[in-house]
Amino acid sequence: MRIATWNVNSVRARTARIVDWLERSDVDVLAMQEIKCKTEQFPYAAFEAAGYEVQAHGFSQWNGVAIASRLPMTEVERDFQGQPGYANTGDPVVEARAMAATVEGVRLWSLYVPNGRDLAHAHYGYKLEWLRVLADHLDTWGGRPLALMGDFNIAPLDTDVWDIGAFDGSTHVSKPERAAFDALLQAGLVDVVRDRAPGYTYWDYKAGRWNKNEGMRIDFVLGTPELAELVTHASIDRDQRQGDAPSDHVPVVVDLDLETELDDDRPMIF
DNA sequence: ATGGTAGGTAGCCTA
Repeated sequence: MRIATWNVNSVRARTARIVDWLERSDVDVLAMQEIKCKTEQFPYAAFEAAGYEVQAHGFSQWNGVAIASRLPMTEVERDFQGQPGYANTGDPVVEARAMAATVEGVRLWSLYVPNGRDLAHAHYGYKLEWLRVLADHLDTWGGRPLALMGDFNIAPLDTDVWDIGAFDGSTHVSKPERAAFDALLQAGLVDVVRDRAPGYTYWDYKAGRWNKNEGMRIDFVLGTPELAELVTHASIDRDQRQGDAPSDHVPVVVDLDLETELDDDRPMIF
């Protein structure tokens, strides 16, 4: 089974690009972030015509996550337990930043971690709290192959940005953010892509970042040990940053071998 | 060069 995560930065602005990529890339399940539309505005028909069922979780023109799959999805869940909200004006609202589905016995989360905006901004505290609660509830998900897939808006290593010197006082690289990311690893999750595929996953639209290859590695697939042992291959599709109207993020792809595990339980026949 | 581009929306906000 081939799974992928992609911050598409508006699913309506590049529906054809996404669906064409899904078909060409032979991807079974795609976790999307920043769909930037309400649940009912998702372009379901284009995905269904290509053989993909979509479960979406949108709210307004911002945020929004979805999962497209050509294999059956079960246990579809929106938001995680205790997910903090954000108070733009008035009372905090739980934003559409997390959803999950089970495919072929694999639990997959599509996550869009809050940006943080600025170290002094309330959004930064919201980001840290959001990650803290996420990590706190990880233990209740144990026991089966599970992956957190998405835009974490954190560059865990200095080498995950083009010039760490340009990030002094910036979000995405601060110690508390990196500690929040590390807490997920401490909880037992494994970055199943880093050792298999180097490079950035995001290049800002501004300042010619793509042309100068000034990117950031902020999109990840973190798996439980049960999932990690199924991984056979991973890649980052840089080509999707090129061409007409690309997202500022590119897809991260992971291949799982679901047969090997089954073989262990299969009776031996001589 | 302390900048710049893109999406949703119809004012600016978000990234």
